[in-house]
Amino acid sequence: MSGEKRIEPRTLKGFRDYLPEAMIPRERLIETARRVYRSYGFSPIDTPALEYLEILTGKGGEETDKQLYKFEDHGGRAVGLRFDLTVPFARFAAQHIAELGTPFKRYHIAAVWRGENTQRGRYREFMQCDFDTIGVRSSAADIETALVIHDLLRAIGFDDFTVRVNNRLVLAGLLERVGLAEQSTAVLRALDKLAKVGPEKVAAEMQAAAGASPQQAADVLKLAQLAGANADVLSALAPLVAGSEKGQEGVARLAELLAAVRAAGVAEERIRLDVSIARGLDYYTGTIFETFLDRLPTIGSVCSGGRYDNLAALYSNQELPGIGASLGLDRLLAAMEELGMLPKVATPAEIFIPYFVAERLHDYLRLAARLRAAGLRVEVYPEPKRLGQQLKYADRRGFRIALIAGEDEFAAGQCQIKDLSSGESRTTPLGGDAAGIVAALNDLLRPKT
RNA sequence: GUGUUUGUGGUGUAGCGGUUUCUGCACGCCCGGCUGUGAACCGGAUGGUACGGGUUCGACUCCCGUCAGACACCCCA
Repeated sequence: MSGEKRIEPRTLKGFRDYLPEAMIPRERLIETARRVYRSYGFSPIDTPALEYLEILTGKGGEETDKQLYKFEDHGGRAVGLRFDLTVPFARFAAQHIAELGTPFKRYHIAAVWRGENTQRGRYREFMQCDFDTIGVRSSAADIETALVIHDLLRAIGFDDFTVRVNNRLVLAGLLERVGLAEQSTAVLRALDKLAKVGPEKVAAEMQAAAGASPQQAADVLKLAQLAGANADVLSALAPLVAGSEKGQEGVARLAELLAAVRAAGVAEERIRLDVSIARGLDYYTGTIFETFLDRLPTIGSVCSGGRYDNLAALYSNQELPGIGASLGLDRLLAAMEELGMLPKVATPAEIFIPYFVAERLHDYLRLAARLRAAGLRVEVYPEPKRLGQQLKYADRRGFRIALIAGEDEFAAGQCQIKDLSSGESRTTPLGGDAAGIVAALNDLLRPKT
């Protein structure tokens, strides 16, 4: 080698490489999300990573603008990288809603970028998995959103999670009654921290940041701290918002949603009315959702969303009310890792065929092709080598099964099926349409899946 | 963005102001022992002081900066 200085290989702060071990569960999660979204009729869309800066700025306050990756492109245009999928969707809807028609249901799974400070589970490039229904005010869309969240978590493999649901109208009604409607943003921001910092600090922040009186803060907290079974909270809520049209509508919508979700077969404990959740976002106006893992509540909400009155107000005169939610892919992966839900495999295939006898390449390729045609994922080792080395390779990558065939097997018209985790091995006929092999393989693979 | 803290082969660690390629351990990777059965064992090979500056006769070790990570705050569309 020359004495030239080598460039140090490194990644930017907040950006990561994904090795197969991390990428395989990641892709699996994305596939699951896609499958569930599609099962409800949400259609896939995509938008450019880069947008005109004016599309992106001023949508979430100064803080967001500071986090925006922005620069001038080669044509001198001011551009920025999208920091979420909602703003591009608003632009997209304003531009295309005429040809799409309403209601319109889309999902969008893509990377977004934020130049914020990094933390565990928070990076500058990360993936969002959004789904939204726009052009609809009916509670049916809110209900469907709750069902999608529920099915999604189930499909990913969680049995113990809680979808917390609330309605901004309830909070708005209360704030009207206690005279804090004007300062709702600051009040809700404070309230959103209830679970994290406790009622005293929330009351203090309401007084400091929103100018609330101690009595006003206490009133808000009284409502937010209602707890218990959904039906109990609902009935306790009614008198607290009495006289506020908004508040009453909110309570009615919550009642409707909870009843419908139960009717659709969701277990009582999976969905809970929680008056304390507010979400920090200004633009939510109705139903709001947060989803927590019962075994790992500290990780925060893994799927959040809510109803908004007008998605594309900034870009269009047409009113587009809607509701949607977003799965926090990276946060969820971090949680699953911590809960030991991610298998440590470095291969997406389950079946390994050692390239064992050099002259038999054609036979190995034919065998692999037949198994693939039957829907199995199979790798043939790319060079003829000692069998022991090949099995070692297969073991380290996490293959479940090796299909071993050497001269003896070929002569007898058989092959060995070896379970790599137990070491057990059985013999199967090699000929025919591979149905016997496939059956034997599926038999081995199924109980563990 | 602020504060605290950390940075030694691919990974995880231990040591030291006095070696010209730092020394050590564990794991990994590669080769062989063993072209036909891996996750055991044996031998060998590979590979490092994050980057830049300063103090010093001498720096991996001390100091400063940069970059990166962790934690807390802030913020969270």
